[in-house]
Amino acid sequence: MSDALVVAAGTTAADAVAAAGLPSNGPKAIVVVKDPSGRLRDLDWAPAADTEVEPVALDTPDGLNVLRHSTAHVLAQAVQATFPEAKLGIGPFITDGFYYDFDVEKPFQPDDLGKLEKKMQEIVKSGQTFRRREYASLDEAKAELAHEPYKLELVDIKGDVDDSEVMEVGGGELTHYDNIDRKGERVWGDLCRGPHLPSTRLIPAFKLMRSAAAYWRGSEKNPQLQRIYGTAWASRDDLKAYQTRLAEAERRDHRKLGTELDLFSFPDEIGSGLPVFHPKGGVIKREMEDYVRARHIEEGFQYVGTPHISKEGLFHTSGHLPYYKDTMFPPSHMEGADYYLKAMNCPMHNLIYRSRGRSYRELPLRLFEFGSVYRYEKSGVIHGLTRVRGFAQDDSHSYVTAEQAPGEIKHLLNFVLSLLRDFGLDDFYLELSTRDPESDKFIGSDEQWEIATKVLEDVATESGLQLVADPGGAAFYGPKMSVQAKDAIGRTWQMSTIQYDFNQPARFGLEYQAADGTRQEPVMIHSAKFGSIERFLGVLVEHYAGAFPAWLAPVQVVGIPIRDDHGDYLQEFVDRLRKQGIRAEVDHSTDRMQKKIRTAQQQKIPFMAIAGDDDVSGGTVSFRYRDGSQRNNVPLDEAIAHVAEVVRSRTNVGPTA
RNA sequence: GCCGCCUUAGCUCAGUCGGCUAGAGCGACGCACUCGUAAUGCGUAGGUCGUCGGUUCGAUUCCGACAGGCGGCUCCA
Repeated sequence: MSDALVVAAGTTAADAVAAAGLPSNGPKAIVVVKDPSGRLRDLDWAPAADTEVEPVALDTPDGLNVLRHSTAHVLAQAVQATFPEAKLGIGPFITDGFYYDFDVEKPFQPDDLGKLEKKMQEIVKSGQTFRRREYASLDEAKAELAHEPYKLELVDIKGDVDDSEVMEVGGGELTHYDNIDRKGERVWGDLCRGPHLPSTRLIPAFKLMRSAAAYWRGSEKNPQLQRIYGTAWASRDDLKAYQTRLAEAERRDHRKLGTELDLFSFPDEIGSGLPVFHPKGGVIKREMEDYVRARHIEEGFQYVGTPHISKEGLFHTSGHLPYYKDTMFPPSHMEGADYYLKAMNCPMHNLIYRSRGRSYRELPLRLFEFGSVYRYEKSGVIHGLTRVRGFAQDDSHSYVTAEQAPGEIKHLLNFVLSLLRDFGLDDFYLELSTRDPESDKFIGSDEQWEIATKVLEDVATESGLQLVADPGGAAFYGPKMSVQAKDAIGRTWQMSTIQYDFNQPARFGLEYQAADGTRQEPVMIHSAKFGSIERFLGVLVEHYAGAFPAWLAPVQVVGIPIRDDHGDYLQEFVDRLRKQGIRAEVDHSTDRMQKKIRTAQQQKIPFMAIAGDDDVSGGTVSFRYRDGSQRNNVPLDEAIAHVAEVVRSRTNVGPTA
């Protein structure tokens, strides 16, 4: 497809594609061409001069985007055929699919999607062509779109639209796409910058996924439209593969696995977004915390502790009140003071710093704790362990001189990455969140922001990792660098954050005595490695699909006697493992051996140690690993050493035979 | 917070077009079985059908509010 193609003046791209004998059907069909400026053009585009173009096939990333956007048009046509009063919003392609927003009297019901799909099938089969038409003037466009208020708004704000999701307008001209049926009649049309497939017939496989409300142009202040999400693929097999991928993600859902593996729950009686950890989830959480605490201490952090509530003055000093008052739990009044549950740990760490005079010799001073924080997240955003109202941050604050800041940030980034790798995540990119100069949410001077942003950016660039900009995403007190980690099935999660803070040291009057005897203000660097223990645990459940590495597994070894009377033998083996700190138990239930294996398999226990007459008489056990592989008749000493070694090594793969 | 959908046993789910003792599988418990790599058989217990209110002779079923969940949107220091 990279072979260049020349469209002769006065002929269409389709002519050139046909002359070159390129496919016009199936997943390799050429659906648009890319002109020398990189712009995608419809096949009926006819340049004024000879133009070299690149043909774009349906199954390429560009081709799929065109397919998905054209499918969105088919959806919109189906909706307006079924609900004539529906007004059109926008309908872009997105990752793996598309959506289209509609203003309708009544929100779509689940069975509406089935009806709309059927209608769409008819449109696809009828082989409508998409025909581009340019408006001569703004007035002409407005006249034609008089009955589409949202489109009119887009025409009016055309100049300001800077959003890749708004496909309607853009580029130099204002264009419209008509759908023409086989008889040459115009059956539908939409304001759109294109491009589109030559025909609806080229839509091989699509599915409507769900409907949901969405604010017009993404603002809470605007009315809500009804959005329909769909997916479209270059072949039925690709669609099937996509559905399999979704099923795989569902299989890994930590909320489901949390119940199945008895790790945690969210009792209604406690409240939304407030998890409790059951013994097995507690084991994983404790292992994580123990390891992370030990690593922090190795890296020069000092472990501290702070209370969960504070008088409000502290949060005024820090600047969190009133900025974030509505995301903090309301205060309780006691003895004339208002106490808030803490939503962040930094103010308390500042007080530890300030508890006595500090010397430049102490810097960098690094304070760390698992700090419990409570945030009143809006009810609609709570999601399993990844978005909760009470959680423990693995929160640290480094107090450094301005000169030390770049080195400290580099140190923190390396530390963060190594910790994530220790837990089996090793595919990262960085995001740099900067302030939005338009917003009044951010405090501090332009110069301060500039310096801080530059420091983070330099370290990020130096790391060699991919860096993505996130304008406007900074904390109110300073810019933020975050590590995004990809899990086993390619989803990205925001984990660690490193933030440069020039605000709080001043607000708290933090200082240190410099070598020259003067008092100087330190810079404060916030960092959280996992963001929150709860979220990270949730991510790990999904990453490993519940099959935790041996060092994290709640139960590491289960002994399975072949007959009941082999239980005592295995109990002795398990007792020896326990003395080595291994979490081992014997399944003494009355189930048959096969059933015990099934149970252990479902609990995703890394080691099954099976013993029957042969093993008892030979002084051995037989391992069955989680992946079904086996190692039979292993002498007890060797078996214990083997388990201990796998656990101690903290390997994140296997075990296997 | 907004929109839609949902809430029946520990879990997953049937069911009740408003009416008599609300069902199943898994799990739990008991009994029998004693078995070499993913479900032995039989039996028992377990539900004020999310909560509160309304309509009705009668509500798990219809209506409303609230709580919780799910999918999005917005948000995520």
